[in-house]
Amino acid sequence: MLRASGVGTTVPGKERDGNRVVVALRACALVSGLDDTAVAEIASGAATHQVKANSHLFEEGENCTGLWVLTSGRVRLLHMMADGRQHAVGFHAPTTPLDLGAALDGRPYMATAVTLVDSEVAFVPRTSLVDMGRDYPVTIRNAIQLLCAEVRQRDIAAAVGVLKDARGRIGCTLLQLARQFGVTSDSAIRINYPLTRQHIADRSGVTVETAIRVMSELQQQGIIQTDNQIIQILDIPRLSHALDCGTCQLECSVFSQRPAAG
DNA sequence: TCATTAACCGTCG
DNA sequence: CGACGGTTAATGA
Repeated sequence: MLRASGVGTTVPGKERDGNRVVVALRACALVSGLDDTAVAEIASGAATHQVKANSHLFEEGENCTGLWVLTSGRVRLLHMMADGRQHAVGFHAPTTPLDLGAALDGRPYMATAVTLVDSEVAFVPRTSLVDMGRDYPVTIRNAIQLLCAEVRQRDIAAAVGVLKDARGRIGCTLLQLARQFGVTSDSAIRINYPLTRQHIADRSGVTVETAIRVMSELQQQGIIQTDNQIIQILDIPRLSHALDCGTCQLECSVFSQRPAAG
C-alpha cells in the first residue's frame, strides 16, 4: 500500500532544526509540566516530518515503534471494516499524540492514521518514551490523563453508536465536533475542521446519502450551514432539542475541548 | 471530486 | 403497514 509514501522530508532532531522539534513537542499535553530542558532532551531522539494531505502515517495492525504527535494540520483515525467501508474513530488537531495506547504498550496500532490536509508530525521512538517515563514521572501522569480521556470518549461513542438512530448519531457527531473544534463566530459555532459529507458519514456509521439527507434537513431548518466543507451550527439549542438531548443520559461533555479541571 | 436528489427496496417494529 | 436507511443512478458544481 501507500505505507509511509507521502511522508516527506525528515528533519533530524539534533541539527539546527532541533528547536523546531522542541517547539512542536512542547505544546503536547504529554510533556506538560516539563521545562524546556527536559522537552529538549526528549526531542533529541525525535524527528519531524512534513506530510501531504491524505498520507497514511501508520496502518491498523502494523507494528508500533514509537509515538506520532500531530504538530500541524489535521488527522483522522480509522478502522477498516470487512465490507471495505471505514469507520472514523476520531478527528485530531495539533498537538495530539496519535494512538498513544499503541505507543505505550508497543503492540500494533489500533487504527490507521490519515492526514486530511498537508501536515507536520513528530515521531518519538519508543526508547525515548521509555526514558521519558523513567526520568520524568509527571509524563506518566499526563499519559494516564490522556488515555482516560480517550477511554471515556470511546465509551460514549460506542453507546451512541448502539443506542441512537442515524439522525441521532449524525447529530451527536456534529455536537461532538463542535465541542472539540468549535470556535464561536457571531452567535454561531464554526467547526474549524474541513469535513466532507463522507467524513461525517464515516464517523456516524451511515452512508453519505443518509448524512446528506439528514444534514440537508438541518440546513433547511436553519440549524446548520455549510460553506466549503466548514460546518457552522447556527442554533445549538435547536439542534440539541432535535436530538432529545434533554432526555439523553450520555455524558457527552467528555468531548469538550478543554478537559474538566483537575 | 464532492454534493445533491430521487426512486426503489428490504428490514423491522 | 409505514418509518427508516441502504442502494443505485443521474446530475450539477
